[in-house]
Amino acid sequence: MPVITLPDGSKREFSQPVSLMQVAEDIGPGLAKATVCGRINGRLVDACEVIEDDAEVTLITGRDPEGLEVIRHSFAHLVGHAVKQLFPEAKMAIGPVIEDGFYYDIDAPHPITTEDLEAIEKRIQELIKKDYDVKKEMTPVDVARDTFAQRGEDYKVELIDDIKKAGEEKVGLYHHEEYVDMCRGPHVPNTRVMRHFKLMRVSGAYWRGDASNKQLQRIYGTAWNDKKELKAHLHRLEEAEKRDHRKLAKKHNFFHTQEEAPGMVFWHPKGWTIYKTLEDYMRYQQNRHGYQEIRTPQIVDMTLWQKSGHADKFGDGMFTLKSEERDFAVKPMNCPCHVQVFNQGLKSYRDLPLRLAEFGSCHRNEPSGSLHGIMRVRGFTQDDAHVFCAEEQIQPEVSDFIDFLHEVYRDFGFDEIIYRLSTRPAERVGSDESWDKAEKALADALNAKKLDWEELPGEGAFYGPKIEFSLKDCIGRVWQLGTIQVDFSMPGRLDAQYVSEDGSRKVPVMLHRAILGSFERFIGILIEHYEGIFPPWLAPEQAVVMNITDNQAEYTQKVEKTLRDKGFRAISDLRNEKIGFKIREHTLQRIPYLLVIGDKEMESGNVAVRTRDGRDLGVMSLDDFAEHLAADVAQRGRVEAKSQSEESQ
RNA sequence: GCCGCAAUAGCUCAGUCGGUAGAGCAACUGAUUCGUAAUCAGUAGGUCGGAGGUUCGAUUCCUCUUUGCGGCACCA
Repeated sequence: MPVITLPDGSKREFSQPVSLMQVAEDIGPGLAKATVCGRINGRLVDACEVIEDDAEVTLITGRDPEGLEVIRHSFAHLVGHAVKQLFPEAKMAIGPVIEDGFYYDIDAPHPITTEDLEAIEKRIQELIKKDYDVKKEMTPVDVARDTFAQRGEDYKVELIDDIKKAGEEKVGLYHHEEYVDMCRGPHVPNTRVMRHFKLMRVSGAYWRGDASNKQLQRIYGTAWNDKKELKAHLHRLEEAEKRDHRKLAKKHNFFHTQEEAPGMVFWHPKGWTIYKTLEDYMRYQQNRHGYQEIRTPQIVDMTLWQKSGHADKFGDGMFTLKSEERDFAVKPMNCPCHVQVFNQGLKSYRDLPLRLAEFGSCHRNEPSGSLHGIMRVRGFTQDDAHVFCAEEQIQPEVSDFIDFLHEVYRDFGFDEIIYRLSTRPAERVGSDESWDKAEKALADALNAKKLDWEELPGEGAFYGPKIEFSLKDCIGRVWQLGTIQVDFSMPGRLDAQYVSEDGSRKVPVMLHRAILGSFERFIGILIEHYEGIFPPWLAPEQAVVMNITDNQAEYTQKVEKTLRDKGFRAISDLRNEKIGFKIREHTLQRIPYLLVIGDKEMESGNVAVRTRDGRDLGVMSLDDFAEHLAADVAQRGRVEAKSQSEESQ
């Protein structure tokens, strides 16, 4: 006699065990029709799950986040159903839920084309309209194995063998008419709750994520509970693509790339202005935080890279050259060179921590397929620094670094930082003991700041663990910007030493760290973050002075010069065009301030100020404007500060 | 690197079922001297990414190649 307690506290008593779906029917046909799955005492289960005893029950529909996830998961099965009908020889691998959608990896008899994708989508439309029941059957693993073996589903068989090895006795088989898939579930009870989806694209993906395995065809799709949500999602994607740094770079003339130099950036004056501003800013900040700037060679003999271990691990990724019978490499990173600077002159424990910084230009021959705009390039410059310290200084250094990084990120208005701790990889140098210490030091520092972080096991560098500070781009791809890495190995390999308090020689610990990461990637992220609308301190042009007629040309140029003399980035536009035309152009070029000069302004020695977002700040003296702009620049990109000043206006 | 797709004027894109290409914006010239998001008229501009092949003829079809895009893998 189960008594069912619903979320609102009401109770329903049944004379015999009932399924979730029967409970839904008991409440009302509308709910039953919409039910996707449910919870029994907090456990997410299929709607066919039977309740034997008293329980707290929640019925879940597509309006609930868990319900939508189940719908997406079931859409993956529908891809399987449709694909097997259209291409019976296809073998299905895995079909999980991802953010906003799902995918299915398929070993297809031929590469899936765009036309195939359309056909598959059409077939899914037909299948879901049949409102067929999805039947779940808990099946003994051996029976399930036979089922898939008979159907030639090699990948499912492989998965079942793993499940069996893990000790499971039964697996859930979901029957979609003649199609069978295997899943932990839950899934929808009927395709009637599945309506609003779109297959997005097809791409390659390795079986089990391993490049030494066969590459399968991956179909990506998105699915939503109603038409509006689907439409809104597609619209969001379209809007997000407008922020793409490659598009905006063309539109605003920041930089370009070309065939002759793949993965290298040609910076144009406007993009380079942003770059220089960032560099000056970081130089100022590093100086405040106790770093000393150095500069090391671009091209270094291979023996150094052999000694550091980079040639072994990354030899393929290094640009090498030969000269007078010697082998050299263009430096792929700065650390070995920084150790050389450390090694000049005997260091004492009193010198530690020693922080050496370099805006280090590096080249790495990245795999062609990994290049991406200026986010992932072959030639880039890091705001790199290495902190040489004693073991007991690791903790405070890491802690200070995180504060420093936050200070910098605040100036750009970044608030959604993703924190990750990457721990020891299989291929590594150094003892387990030192890895234990290093990983703990980083985790402790993150915890001490109460940051919400995620561990990435096995993702550390070969010489040590690292914290990664990442941000998302316009369509949600995650890019690592800042990092701090503990390294117990390289100083020893490269003979770094210091004299300790007791007079003995000790090997320092080295912390590799960067805040921006690479200028290239950071600027890429900035372009997308600001949608090309840079705050005045970074804007390549901060003000444009425009005359209305030729009569004010001379005064306009004088205004421009005055602003430049004060250190602002100003241009003038004396073209014989209507003022509306000039305003439109410079607004679209996102220049923060547009100064209009007519006879009135010229006679009174003033400027009429308009902002790029269309606000009219009125007529003011040039000094007042300069003061206003200076205050704006001083604010940098800090979000809180900005909203305050806007309120006061 | 792997799978798929793409490459046409400075930019955004159309087009050719094989008969050597077109629009808008930009550029240039001229007129206009104008007060807060596009003044008008005219001119010029492309060996259709590169190499080879098929063909009477290739921007179009085929092969190779380069670069880019979406993923996967990689990321010191």
